[in-house]
Amino acid sequence: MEMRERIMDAAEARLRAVGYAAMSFRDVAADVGVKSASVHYHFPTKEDLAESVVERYAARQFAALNAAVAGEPSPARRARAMVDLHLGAFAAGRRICLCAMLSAESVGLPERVKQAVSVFFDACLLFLQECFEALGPERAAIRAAGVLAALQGGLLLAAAARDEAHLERAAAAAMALAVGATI
Amino acid sequence: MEMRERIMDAAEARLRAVGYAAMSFRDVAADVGVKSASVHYHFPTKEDLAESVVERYAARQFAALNAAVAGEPSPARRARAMVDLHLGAFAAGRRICLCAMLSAESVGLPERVKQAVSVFFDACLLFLQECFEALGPERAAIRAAGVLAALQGGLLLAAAARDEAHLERAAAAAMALAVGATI
DNA sequence: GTCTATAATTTGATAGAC
DNA sequence: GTCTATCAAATTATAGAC
Repeated sequence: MEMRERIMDAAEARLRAVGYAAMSFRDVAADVGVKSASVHYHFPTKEDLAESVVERYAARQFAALNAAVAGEPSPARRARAMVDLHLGAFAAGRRICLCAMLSAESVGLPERVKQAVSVFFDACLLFLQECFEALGPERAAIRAAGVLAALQGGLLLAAAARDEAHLERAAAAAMALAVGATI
Repeated sequence: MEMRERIMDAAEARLRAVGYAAMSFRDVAADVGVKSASVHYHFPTKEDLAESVVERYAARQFAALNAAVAGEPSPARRARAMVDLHLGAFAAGRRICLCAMLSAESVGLPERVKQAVSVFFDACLLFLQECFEALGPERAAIRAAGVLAALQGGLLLAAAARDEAHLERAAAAAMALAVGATI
């Protein structure tokens, strides 16, 4: 199963850089050093490939997140782990979140890919809502959406301007929201 | 100059729905009721078309924004106009911001399009920074980035889940950031 | 200005040899 | 499992008639 992983690595990088529509089997194959027919052997269709990449991405992000907050009861520090996850995602390659890219394209996306993206965001929101549950469901939902939106939007702004400062500022604002502070 | 505008309308809708890579001259032409060669007559290349659409979009958004805040001295109400602009952008068509879509794709975008997108975001940030200038440049920059990121990210979340509630929550968080309130 | 026709390239996907 | 070869479709863009 090593080739499958290498193909998914290349596909994930392409997806985060240029999106679903502009990612081609030939480019992914070339990145890995094989021919496009070999990629089709492992992933029959483009939808299969993208779906697998999103599911692995979500599993990996939440494995890192859960490892970072294992045994951590402080809501503020748990929320900070989510912020750090997004800061790290940009630092490694200056790319936006895979699911932010696919979410932007979602109208033209195959159904299973769309759903995998939706599952990831729902899990992010659920994680954050649990951080804020002491506030009651309504306020927790607002804080969770505000924090996640600020992080995803911060990645977008940083990518557009090719300036990490935008992300750092958005992340600072997200943390202020998370702990109920003012800027 | 009416056909030019109709082509740009169709191109803008396609860009916001499926992005630059997946927008084709044939689809845009079909939307307008002409052939793709006619689109090429008005806009020689895809880059020309997208650049014109982004510039018109930016001009239109800021015309609406400036009209909404004309003679309005209150920073909070000026910031709210920016929030309302984004709420309205989603309400009309359930689509994300044109520049958020293109920003996600920015790695694979022609240079002039990339720059037009960057100009739009810079103008948005400048508008917000001026709202918050009483706080000093550093805090104003954080608030501005936080508000814009929350709005753009909120659009993204709402589009992914096809649920406007995510945007409304993110917008509420953005307003809290803007006025220095807590949620 | 808009059309038909077409060039040149790229794409997702398949068949079949090895 | 990977390859070569290929298909059918779609793409951006241009030439030239009307």
